[in-house]
Amino acid sequence: MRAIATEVGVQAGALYNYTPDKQSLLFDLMEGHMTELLAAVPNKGAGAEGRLRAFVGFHIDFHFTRQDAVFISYMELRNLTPENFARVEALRRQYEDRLEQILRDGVDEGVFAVGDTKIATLAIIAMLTGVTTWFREGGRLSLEQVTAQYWDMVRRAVT
Amino acid sequence: MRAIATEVGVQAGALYNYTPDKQSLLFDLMEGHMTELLAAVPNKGAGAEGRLRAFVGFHIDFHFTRQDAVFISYMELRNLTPENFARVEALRRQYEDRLEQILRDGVDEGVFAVGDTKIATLAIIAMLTGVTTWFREGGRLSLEQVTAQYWDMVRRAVT
DNA sequence: GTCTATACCCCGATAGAC
DNA sequence: GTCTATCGGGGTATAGAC
Repeated sequence: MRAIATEVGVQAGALYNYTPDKQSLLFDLMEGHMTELLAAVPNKGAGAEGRLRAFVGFHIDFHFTRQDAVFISYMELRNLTPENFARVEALRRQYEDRLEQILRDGVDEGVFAVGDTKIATLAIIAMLTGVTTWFREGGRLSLEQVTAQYWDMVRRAVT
Repeated sequence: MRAIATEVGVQAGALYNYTPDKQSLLFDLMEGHMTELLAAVPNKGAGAEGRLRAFVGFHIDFHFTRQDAVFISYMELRNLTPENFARVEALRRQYEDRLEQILRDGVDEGVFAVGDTKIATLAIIAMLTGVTTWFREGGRLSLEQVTAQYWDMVRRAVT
């Protein structure tokens, strides 16, 4: 709280005019992040493969442009009350379900071949989110090039 | 430190007969973990594909049986001094290089097709390590079944 | 080697003046 | 709405008796 106060140029006590406590601040941040994510995730496209491609591009871009929120959401997750934790987890599961539905549809269409769609979902999300931990602009490759290779690997992994 | 002391049945002050401070304790734990990892990672096998398969199985098993160390290593990484952080990171990079060498060899052999081997390395490790965050024994699938599907996805992603 | 006691610091949060 | 001052609690680490 003191760090936030310094950052915005007030004293620590003054923050409590805007939030009842740190827990609420943390929860509002995470819930807002997840709500934005769910509102922005694409769900249209030509066929399961097109939708998966859109999902991969979206996930990398969204998380890269919000690295701070992603980092905080992960590191502070265990500081939430059990109720708040459960609410954030429920939103996260909703997001996973979006990807799993694409995979299921692809299997039904006969264009994808995955053993268990839930495992494939978690594997893909872990792989994509990992980009935020090492990618920095100005490096050897552009985010577009990185995204292209990730899409290529994801496509082959489920095709 | 108080939690550790309670766990082992002594008072907090008594721990300082075994470690000069918390920083050393943290660093020794992480360095030990990484050294074990590097000592245990398999490097032999029939061809790049066989070596990759062995790597996948090893990585999942090693990290699953050491979930606590993996969790601490990640959460406490930023509490290391810059020097200790750099040393742990160097070990981590050595481990990544083991996987990347397998991918490079596979490309040379003509059995793998990946754009950038470094990106593929990071993608695969992120995907595999993710298993530790959700897998619990007694669930719908055994660790062997999960490992089999991950290997299938990894194989297809790079083939 | 372990204990009790405590120093010192940082944290979240509150009280009350302005 | 913001300030200063402070409370209560937790943290790491140390001192000194046994």
